[in-house]
Amino acid sequence: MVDRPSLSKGEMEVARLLWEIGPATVRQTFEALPKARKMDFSTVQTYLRRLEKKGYAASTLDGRVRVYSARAKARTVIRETVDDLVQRLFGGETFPLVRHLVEDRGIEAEELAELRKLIIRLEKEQS
Amino acid sequence: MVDRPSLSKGEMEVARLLWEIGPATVRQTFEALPKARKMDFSTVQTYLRRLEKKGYAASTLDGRVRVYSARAKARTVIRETVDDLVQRLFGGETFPLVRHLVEDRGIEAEELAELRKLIIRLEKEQS
DNA sequence: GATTGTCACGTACATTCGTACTTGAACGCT
DNA sequence: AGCGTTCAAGTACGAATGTACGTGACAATC
Repeated sequence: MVDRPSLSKGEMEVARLLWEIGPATVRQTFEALPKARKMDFSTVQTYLRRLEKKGYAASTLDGRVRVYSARAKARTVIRETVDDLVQRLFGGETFPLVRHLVEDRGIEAEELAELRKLIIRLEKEQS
Repeated sequence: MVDRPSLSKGEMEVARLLWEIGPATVRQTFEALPKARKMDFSTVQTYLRRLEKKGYAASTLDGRVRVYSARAKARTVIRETVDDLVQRLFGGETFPLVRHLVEDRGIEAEELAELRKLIIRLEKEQS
């Protein structure tokens, strides 16, 4: 629909936080960063600003603090991003990526079981 | 191991071609591009050059033609790239991405079946 | 009311990216 | 021998990216 410039890696990280913690100030977003991820407050601020400029977020001033909220749904962005990756790295084929994920990288037994159920359900639905 | 700068989107596309068609000249790589993908010959050349500079490819002159070959295994690069994506877009959790792939985007019945078998096999292996 | 901390906002700046043109050598055809 | 074709190699260049600093307004504390 809305054709937005795609997200850069850094912007993605911040967008994810926004989805996770809902509308948030720069500081809140900053504090939601994984502890291991050292990123300056003002860098987060810049990413949020850029997210807004690109149409992925909106913001309003609440008193003197700016509050950002996501404008694009996580789902949509994930879809677009993954589409792009699949295109470039797998020539458009989804399956090899799925295979890589379940095969080449440890997936927990529980998750495997869940995945199996999911697949079986989908197979039934397709019939 | 070898710590390389990560691949940009364009570089990825070209790297994929190299893996697919094996050692190849610029022209061969250029010709391996999906028809829909309009990219100048010299752009491909630039990407190959950059791939080499980043350590993902090597090249030798064969007569007066340069032949590029992949230096990094597809597997490895895929792993690194996907790791990064999972980190940034899913906070490090793999499963949501798998779910997105099988659920939110049409997967063929055949592939579903194959995937089911794969999972069942993995579950057995995990004993 | 002077000091200290917190923000928004603008600006900065080197690097990487996407994309391609230019130049000059070598090759093949006429 | 002259001409078009094909490369390698260098260069170009604006846009995006990652990362952050400076300034000035407002707020809280002493």
